[in-house]
Amino acid sequence: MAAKRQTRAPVFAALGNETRLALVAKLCGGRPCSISQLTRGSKLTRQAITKHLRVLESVGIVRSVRRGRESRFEFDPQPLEGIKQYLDFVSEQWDQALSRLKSFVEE
Amino acid sequence: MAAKRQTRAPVFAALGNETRLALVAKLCGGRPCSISQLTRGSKLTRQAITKHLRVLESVGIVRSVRRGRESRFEFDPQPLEGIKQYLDFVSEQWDQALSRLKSFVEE
DNA sequence: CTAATATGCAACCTGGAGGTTGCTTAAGAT
DNA sequence: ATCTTAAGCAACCTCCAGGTTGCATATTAG
Repeated sequence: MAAKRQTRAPVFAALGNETRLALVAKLCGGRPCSISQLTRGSKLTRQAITKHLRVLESVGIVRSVRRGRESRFEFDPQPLEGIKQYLDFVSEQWDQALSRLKSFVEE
Repeated sequence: MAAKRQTRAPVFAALGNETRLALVAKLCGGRPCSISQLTRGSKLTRQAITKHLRVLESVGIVRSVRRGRESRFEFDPQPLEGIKQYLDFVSEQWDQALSRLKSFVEE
C-alpha cells in the first residue's frame, strides 16, 4: 500500500485537467479514436490534444495503436482501479476513526 | 453529471501530488493536526506544507479550524465521494462497451 | 502523379505550481 | 515581562504545464 503511493499521484494528476477528463469520458465509451477525431469538437489545437493524450498514455489510462496513417487511442481502465483502491482505503480509515470516536463518546 | 464535470478536475488535481497524498493519508486517520505537527516528518518547509494544505482546503478535502495559536486541519471525505462517482461512471461506460462488443461478436 | 489528410517534431511563449527566505504578529509558557 | 512557539504575509526563484505556430513526413484519395 505504502509502496504504491508513489505511483498514484501521477494518475490523479493526469485526471486533474478538464480537457483530459473530457478525453477520458469520450474514450471510455469503447470506440478508439484518432487524434483528429478527438480534436474535432474541441477548441484546442491538434498538438495540444496530442500532448494531453501523451500525458494520459504516460500513466497508462490510454494506449495508442498505429493504424495506417492515423494513431488510434483506446482506453485502459486498469490505472483507475489503482486510485479507486486508494480512495477506498482513505474512506475506510476515516470510517474507522469515526467508529473509534463514537465508542469513545459512548463509554 | 455533465454539469459536475467542471468541478471534479480540481479535486483530482489536488490529489495529484505526493506531498498532498501523504497529508491526506495522515489526516484521514481522524486526528486533526496543526501545521507544525504536519511539518515534522516532512523534508519541506512549514510554508510549503501550508501551501499544500490550502490547495486541499480550496477543494474541500480538508478544513482548518483555529484553536488558540494553532490552526488545526481536519479531513473531510465529501469531495472524494464525488470523484469516486466519476470513476464508477467511467468504469460503467467501459463495461457496457465491452458487453456491446461481446454480443456483437457472438451474433 | 498529385493533392489532401494525419501525424510528428521542435521552438517558443506565458502563467502558475512548488519551493525558499525573511519579517511580523499572536498566544502560551516561565 | 520575556522568551518561545505557531502561524501569516510577501517577495522571490525556477521549472514545467499547457498552449501556439511552422515545417517535415507518411499515407490515402483522385
